[in-house]
Amino acid sequence: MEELSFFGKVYEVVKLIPEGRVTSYGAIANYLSTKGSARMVGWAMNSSHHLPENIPAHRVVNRNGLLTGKHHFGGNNTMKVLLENEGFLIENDQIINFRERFWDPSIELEIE
DNA sequence: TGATTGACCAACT
DNA sequence: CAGTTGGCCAATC
Repeated sequence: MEELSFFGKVYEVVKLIPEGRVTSYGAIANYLSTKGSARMVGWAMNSSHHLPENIPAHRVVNRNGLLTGKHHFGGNNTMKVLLENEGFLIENDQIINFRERFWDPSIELEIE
């Protein structure tokens, strides 16, 4: 049960992202101690579309705070709208206050 | 079944 | 300073 695959872990972390916060693929991968698997996180998001669970993939962006996967959200600015609806400042498909809203699982979910 | 790609990131040349 | 490569796991061709 706890032997979740990489995707399973990614889903858990993404679902734990609080509202009004965003994280990056590398941050999640880093939290999973797999820095090189940042690409896999993106793949997990791609598979999350057919999942029965609601994965807030719109809260996951690249290291530059750029909405790299907005084309996978129905092909429209759905991702941008969702983020703006949570209080994000987005310009040119990039989160302006990304640094303020950045949510790092390895820090927020810091192990005591 | 083997090779390639894929919503990334960081280091090296 | 900018382009290329390496790395990782899983899914698709």
